[in-house]
Amino acid sequence: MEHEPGQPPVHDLPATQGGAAAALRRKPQVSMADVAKLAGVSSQTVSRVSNGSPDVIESTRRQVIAAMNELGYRPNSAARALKRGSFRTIGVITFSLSSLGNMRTLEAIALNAARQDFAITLIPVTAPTQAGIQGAFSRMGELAVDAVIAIMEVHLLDAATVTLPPGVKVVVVDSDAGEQYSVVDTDQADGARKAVSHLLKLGHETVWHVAGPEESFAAERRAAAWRSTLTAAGKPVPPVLRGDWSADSGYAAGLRLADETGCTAVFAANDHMALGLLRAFREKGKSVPEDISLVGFDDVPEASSYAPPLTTVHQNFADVGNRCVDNVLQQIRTNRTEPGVTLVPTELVIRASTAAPKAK
Amino acid sequence: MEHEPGQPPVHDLPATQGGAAAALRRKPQVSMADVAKLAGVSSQTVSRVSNGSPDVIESTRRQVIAAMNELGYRPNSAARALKRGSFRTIGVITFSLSSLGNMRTLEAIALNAARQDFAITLIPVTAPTQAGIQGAFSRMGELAVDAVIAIMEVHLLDAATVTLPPGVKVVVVDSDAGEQYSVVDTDQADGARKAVSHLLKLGHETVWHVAGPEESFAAERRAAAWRSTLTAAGKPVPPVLRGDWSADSGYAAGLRLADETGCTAVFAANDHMALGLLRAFREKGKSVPEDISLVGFDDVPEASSYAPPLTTVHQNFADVGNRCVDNVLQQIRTNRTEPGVTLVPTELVIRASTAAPKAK
DNA sequence: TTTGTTAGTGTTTGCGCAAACATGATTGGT
DNA sequence: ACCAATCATGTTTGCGCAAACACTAACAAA
Repeated sequence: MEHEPGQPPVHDLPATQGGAAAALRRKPQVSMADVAKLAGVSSQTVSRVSNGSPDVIESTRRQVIAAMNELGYRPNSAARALKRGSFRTIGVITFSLSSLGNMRTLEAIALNAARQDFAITLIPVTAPTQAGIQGAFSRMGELAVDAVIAIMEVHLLDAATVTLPPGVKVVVVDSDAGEQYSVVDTDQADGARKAVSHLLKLGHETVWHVAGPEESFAAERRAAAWRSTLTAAGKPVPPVLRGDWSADSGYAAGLRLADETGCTAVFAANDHMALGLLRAFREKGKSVPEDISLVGFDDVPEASSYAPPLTTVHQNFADVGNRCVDNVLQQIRTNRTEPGVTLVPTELVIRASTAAPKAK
Repeated sequence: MEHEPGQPPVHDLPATQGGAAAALRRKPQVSMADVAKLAGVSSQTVSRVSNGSPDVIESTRRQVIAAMNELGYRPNSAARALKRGSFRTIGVITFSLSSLGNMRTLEAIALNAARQDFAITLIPVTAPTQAGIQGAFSRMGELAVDAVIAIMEVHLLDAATVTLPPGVKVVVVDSDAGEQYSVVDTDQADGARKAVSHLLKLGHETVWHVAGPEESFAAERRAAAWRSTLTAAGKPVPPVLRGDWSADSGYAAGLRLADETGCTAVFAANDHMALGLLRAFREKGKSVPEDISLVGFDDVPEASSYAPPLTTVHQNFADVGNRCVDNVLQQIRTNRTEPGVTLVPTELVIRASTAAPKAK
């Protein structure tokens, strides 16, 4: 990473008896000086070994490593950070963890970061306001993170677009942060287009839409793409029904939709709402896909067990997370921000909830 | 927290123009000395103000705060940590984030920690082995976290029970770490008992069980409680079917169960498998709850939209997370580990997937 | 030989903060 | 008016590490 291709850094000293424990016990911090004394070298040499500097002669290196192991030495990252101004830490700011997408993304971020030996510091923002974000970034500053990944799926209550502190290495997920930032997101528009086109191709007159909540960027984009696909195909655009991502809200929408004569195809903005729709249709005696075709979005693992198995748009959250980390690491390496949008493609998964409409 | 009840610490300096940005920009670190110079006091006084020490006279305090704001000063946590040996950070070790429960728990942990002004450092462990855990703890040591919350829902591959570095402030979630550790978990046994009792009370001869994977502690405990409840009631104990938490595995189990004559009640170890069972029963022409009653576990938000709405055992993940943080903070405050088990109660949510068996 | 040159190592210094101690200014009791 | 106690503030120090620089030995080139 930041050192020449010499010896690899000694991050993985073989753990001695209770080495990890010693590392966490606060009192007897083993410092470089202790190691240096035992190894009979200067502390600077210990530093060099611990950072994988190439110009330490092999015999010395071995001595130092032996001493490290004997003492259970672990570099203290506080001191390291104080000196270098960097913690090898990526801050993640998020509004909510409870959505499938966010948690999958976070998991990928954590895994990928760990692979590159970066830690993740998590800061939840409770209020979706500029002040809330400012506060989170401020906290990140104190924690001396090297960069920030902001997962911001909802509109701010008090600002039209997201304004982030300038000059910060940051990647924004799933937002309309704007061109000056680095943005990674699922290609929502393309996914929605695929869903709607699929239904249209089956022969449906038009496609109804149960959208996610207004404050969600993803919901907004899916709805926009649904509308434009319909328009481009010269089809009428039915009114939008709005849910809040929950199955219950999908159920409510489904109850209304079932009474809508001429509604033969529905695109739900996510799978959970689609599940609610399925339930409503069932209760109303509408069968899927005979009477109504339904497409979801997300491809949650259970979608194939719905009744019927749900045709849906697969999102690759892991890919989103990985690209975030790659991007941020790139910025850290080159030490400059890199505006630009990365769109992660989606995939239509056709199962049993869609079919051609019944002949009239 | 660690200071006397004097003035509150000035953690929330009102953000000046781009204050957050300055905090993240690495170059012009504003230090206490700068503030001190501007305010015309010593840096120690700045330190006192920033830590809410009670013995700073009001006028001086105001001056210092004004200077802080003017310069956009943010305390540097690296230096702070180096001095104090503490980062106000809680490490969270987890095997997998992708389960609903872990994620919910993590969210609660993050929120609660943030409330107490602690940050969360996340370290995913890829291999469920002693070495993997050792490595994670080691890393935590380097990062100078104040305590660790370990979410370990699966058995280690290479050790019978979890052995953690001694003397570390740690809370274990969902594991059999043993009496010497602080453990917080959902009361799995009680939840399973509630599910089985409910079915028995409805008049079923016995209850079949679709268990989670063998390596899961939760699965093991639910299965054990299922068995003991059956035995205590003098009912026969059918063979256990085993899934892997996924709806697909539930589907596979359901296909087999549907052919099992005399099977009128099933307890699935989680809701997703129950969903798969539902699908299998439907395909096999068995109706729920008329032919077979089904109870799940977890109470995922969509459970009420399943076909039929699922009777299930509600887990309070938020509570688990909160208790973890409270416990760990307590340990930090008193500076000693506190072994003991905290069980978070569950609740049976009766919906439409259970009924009395048909009269023969 | 002298003079680089390089490779390996040691020494000094300071990052930003706060504990420990020192100091000076005020107050109150007698 | 004196001393002691109290309060508000300043000074010194060192946490553990690594950058910058200094030094030495060994050896090559002139």
